[in-house]
Formats: sequence, C-alpha cells, structure tokens
Amino acid sequence: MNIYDIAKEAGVSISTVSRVLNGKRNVNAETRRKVEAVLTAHNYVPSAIAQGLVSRSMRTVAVLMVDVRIPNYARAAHVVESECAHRGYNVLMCNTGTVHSDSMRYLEILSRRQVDGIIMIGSVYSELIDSPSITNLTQRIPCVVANGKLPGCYSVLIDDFAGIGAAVEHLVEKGHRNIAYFKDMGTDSARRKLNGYQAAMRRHGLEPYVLEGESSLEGGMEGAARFLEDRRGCTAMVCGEDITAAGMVKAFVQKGFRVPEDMAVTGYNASLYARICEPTLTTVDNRPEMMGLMSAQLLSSLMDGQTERCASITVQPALVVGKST
Amino acid sequence: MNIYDIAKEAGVSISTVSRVLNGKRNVNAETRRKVEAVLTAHNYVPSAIAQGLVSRSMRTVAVLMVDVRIPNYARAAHVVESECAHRGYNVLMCNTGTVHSDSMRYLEILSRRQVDGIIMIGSVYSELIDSPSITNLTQRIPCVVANGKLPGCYSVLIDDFAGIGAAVEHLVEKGHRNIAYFKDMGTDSARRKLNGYQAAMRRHGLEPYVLEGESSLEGGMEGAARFLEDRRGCTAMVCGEDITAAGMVKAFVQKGFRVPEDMAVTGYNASLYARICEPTLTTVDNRPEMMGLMSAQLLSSLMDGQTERCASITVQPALVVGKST
DNA sequence: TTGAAAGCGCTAACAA
DNA sequence: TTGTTAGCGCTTTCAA
Repeated sequence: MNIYDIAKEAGVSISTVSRVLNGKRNVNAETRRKVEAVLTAHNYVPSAIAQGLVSRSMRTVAVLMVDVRIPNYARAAHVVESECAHRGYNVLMCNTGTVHSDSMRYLEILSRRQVDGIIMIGSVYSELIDSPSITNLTQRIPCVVANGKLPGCYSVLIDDFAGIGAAVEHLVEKGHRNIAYFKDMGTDSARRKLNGYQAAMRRHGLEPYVLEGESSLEGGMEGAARFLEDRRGCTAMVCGEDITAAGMVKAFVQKGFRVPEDMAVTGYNASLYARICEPTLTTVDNRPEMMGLMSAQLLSSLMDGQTERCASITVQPALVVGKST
Repeated sequence: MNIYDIAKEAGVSISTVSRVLNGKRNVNAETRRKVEAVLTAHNYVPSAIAQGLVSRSMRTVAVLMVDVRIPNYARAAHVVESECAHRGYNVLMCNTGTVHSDSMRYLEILSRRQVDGIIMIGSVYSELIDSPSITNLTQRIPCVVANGKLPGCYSVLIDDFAGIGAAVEHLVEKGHRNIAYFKDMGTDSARRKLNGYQAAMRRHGLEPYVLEGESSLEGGMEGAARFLEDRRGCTAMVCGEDITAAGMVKAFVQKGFRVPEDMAVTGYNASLYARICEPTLTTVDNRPEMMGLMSAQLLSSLMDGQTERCASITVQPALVVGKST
C-alpha cells in the first residue's frame, strides 16, 4: 500500500495525501478527514526509504565499539542511543573487534548506507590508518571519536592520565609509598593510564613498578600471582581496569592477604564489578555516560550543520572510594 | 556525485555504470576499465538508500531489548549483530526500557523504516498489547522473540523452568532440605523461574519459601537481611539472577556466615558477576549466545522467505558448579 | 485548497 | 555490448 493507492481510494492527488501525512495546514478540513479515514483504514505507514531518498537521510547514526559486552562501551552506547532516539535518529550497533581491517570494512559499509553520523567509542580507533577512503568518509559524514583522536574527526576525551593519577594520589595520602601498577594490553588508553601512573609516582619521588597482563578476571589473578613472587615491598596495586582489580583482590584474598590491610587495590571504571568485589573496590569513574552524552550532543550539532570550531572536549574522571584502600 | 555524473564523465550510459558497479559480466572489458577509472578517481560510493528504494530493503535488522547494559542482553545482542553482519545486514540497537508504550513506539518507527526483520530479546515483549498495529507489523515484517512469545512471531525460548530446577536439584543432592528462593521483580521469565523452583521443591516434598526483591546487587543484599530475620531453617538460597546472588553472598559474608558451609547460594546467568563473586557462584548458564544465534538464524531464514512451520525452538540451560554450594 | 510534474539515485526490462 | 525508459514511493515546486 503506497501513497498512490491511498490517493486513488480517497479520490485526491498524492500531493494532498502527502500534505495530510506531513501535517501541513493548507488542507481543507473535510479533505483531511477523508484522507485520514483511508489512512487509518489501511493502517498505512509511509516508506522511510522513499522519504530518505528525497531528504538524503535515513536519520541513522552508527556507533562503533570494540564489543558491546564490555560494560564501559555498553554504558556509553546506551546513552548515545537514548540521546539519538530523542532526536529522531536510530542507532546502528557495530561491534568491530580490535582488528583494524574490520573497522575499516564497517566504515565503508556505513559510508554506502549514508548514515548521518558516526560515533566511534574507544581509543582503538585512534590507530586507524589514515587512508584516502577514510578521509573521504570523514569529509562527507560527521564523525566523533569518544576517548580517541582521528584526523578530521571531533573528539570527546577522557582524562585517563588524571584519573589514574587520582588513584595514586589517594594511595599516597593513605600512606603508601611502594605502589605497583597493573597495565592491561595494548590500547592507546591503556598507555595514557600508564603514563598517568608514572607521572604521579614521579611527582612524589616514588619508584614505579609495572606489571602487565591480560585484561580479564583471570589476567588479574594471574598478575597477582606473578606480583607476589616479587612484590618489592609494595603495599598497594593500581589497576587499569575494574575487572583486573577484582581478579587481584580475589587472588590476594585466596592467598590469605587482607585487603586493604595487607594490600590495597584500586580499579578503574566504577563498574558493577567494583561493587560486587569484596571488599568493594576503590575505583575511578571515567564517566562513560557523560562521554556518550557529549559525543551524541556534539554529533547532533554537527549533523545540524554547525561546524563547531572546538575540536575536542575533555571529560574529567572522578575517584570513587571503596573499601579496598 | 551520483551515477549520472559518473556516466557522463565516462561517456557511457547509466545502465553501463550500474552494470560495472554490480559486477555484471556483459560489459566490454575496455568499457569496464574506463568506468572503473572514473569510479575510483572520484572515490564513488553508490547510494544504499536509492538501491534500497528499488529493492525495498535497506538490509537492516532491529534488535529490541530492555537495556543493552544488562550483560545477558549484551551477550545475545552481540551474537545477533555478528551473525547479521556476516549476512550483510546491519543491526539497529533499540533499548526500549520496560514501558510497553515505548516498545510500541519503537516498533512503529521500525515499521516505517521497513527494517527487514526484528528480534526482540527478553520476556517483557510477551506482554505487548495485541493491537491491530502490532498484528499489521508482524504480518509484514519477520519477527523473532527470544525468551518470549508474541502472536504471529516465532520464538526461541529458554527453559528457565528447567534451569532453576537444575539448581534446586543440585542443592538437594548436596543434602539441603530447606531451600529458599529469591524472586526478582516482574517479568514473565522471573515467573517461569519461580514456577521451576516451586515444582522442583514439590517433587522432593519440600516446603517452598519465597522472598521477593529488586533485581540488583542492593536488592540481593537487602533480601539477605530480610531473610536472616526469619530464615526458617534454610541452608540454601536460590536466586533468579547472578547479581542478586552476588548481593546475597556479600551480605552473608559480611554478617559472618560462611558460604557455602553456613549458607549455600546459587545464581543464574553464568555471568562474569558469578566469577567475580567470592566464593564464585554456582549458577545456571542460560546460554544467551545460543539464544541469539538461533534467533538470528531463524530470522535469517524467515527473511529469505522460508515460512518455517516450526513456531518455536527451546534452548536448554546448563548448571555451572562454582564454590558457593 | 488542490493537482500536475519533476526530481531523489538507483535497477531492470526491453530495444537496439 | 550498450542505451532508453519506466519504475521504486515519496517531497516539493509551480500552476491552476
């Protein structure tokens, strides 16, 4: 059932039907009623694709992230979706994984689809190759990178450097001097956190001690085991993720250490993991909701044609004190 | 830059350009090269919207769920997205919340958008009003409900009844006789779990004892406090969610109970929460990935026009034994 | 207030 | 092998 059929049945032209559909005022009340009757009788729904061809927009935004199962991404994506929905946009969920070529493939598809905007959540996207096809994309479609940077894109950044710094400061205030850091694998954001730890330690004239491991519960537990073989007098452990911190706590407790009395631990993300952990983790709220909100708002104004000259916004994380320090 | 411009610049007709774009074989090799040169020179990307108008499909699938931040939904949605992506479909993420009218609004929007299929994940959608507009929708668009039923839709069900039953059986085998159940709020699925508990208790001639509370860590902790005021000799607590079970364990441990020696606890979902919990939870894997996979496969075959006469598939959950029992 | 007609950017049948 | 033409279902001038 399309607009022609409606028009025929109502005995009017398609323009009139279109006017009724779009609530234009220049329609005779009687005509309008007649058309509306036919419309509801057939449960008519206009084709958004056809409308999209005319308006050159399907009112669609894409959210790229490594994996929606990671709570931090889910939290940010959730806000983005709700913000976009309020503005009449639907959101395509793209779980790109960490392989660059897969992200590129997604971007290519989104480019054909003529999405109205793209939000990439996560620092992995900072590492995308600066190819001509990507430049072509970012020139045609407004892009916002959350927690990362990409040439031609606007950014909403989290000050992870300061976030980890706050955790270290908190431990120093509590009297700790030998503070270790557990770095998780690979990303740009993990590197910024490491830098934040090192800078904070340096500020206090303390010796950094860095362990590295997988970003998972097991990674944290395994890291704790390695750490305990040579803890270099450390009384505190700063982790780059709540999940690794939870693993640390679990391993420490299982080996008979008391947390925080024998070993203090901090996490990162202020996730549910931190609250489930016993004792609850002191952690850093990196505010994924705020990040998602600002990304969506920025994208929205870009889609409205505002070429803001503010290339990036920075969100400040906040320390959340739990019982693990 | 559209197909006309390309045609003009290459000195051919738009049909020829279209043929080249779609890799048709009836194009002169020389002509093809000429067109391709123009194509790449302009970094041309065909409009998926225009193609969609012709094919009446934007190759889009929608996933409805209450909230992507709930791990179980995220796990299912992730599989759905990856399955759909493999088949050339993109996935719209719709966080509907628990309010029916909001879900209805989403369905209406998706209907206009002419999505190719809809997957609703969660038993809340069983409670949607059976209005004419919904019937109209499900008649035009293939719909699959995961863990729920809706007239006119195919279903992939989880046997939560058996899942909770398995947890009870496990406790009975361990020698427990007085086993309480913590029911979380509202949904159809929560009711099925409760039924599973009651049936399993009846099977063994045991007296059910049901507490109810909010589906959150705090809900579990608060439930534990209420429970301990009058535990009726119970030595075990079956919970409908890992997160409430984690709250229970936390509260028990904080009050000096040993888990599982003084009080055994089981969860549901086999989530990361269960593994973070100390001791790790005995839980039930309700296999959201399998559910997502089967939903996507079912939807896929429906979209291919196969009107399967198998109206519903049931997935069996599996007990995962941890240290909390 | 209404209708006719020209697009939007593509595909596909039919002719040449 | 190539081009012409008629849609796909809508919006939007421009006339009437």
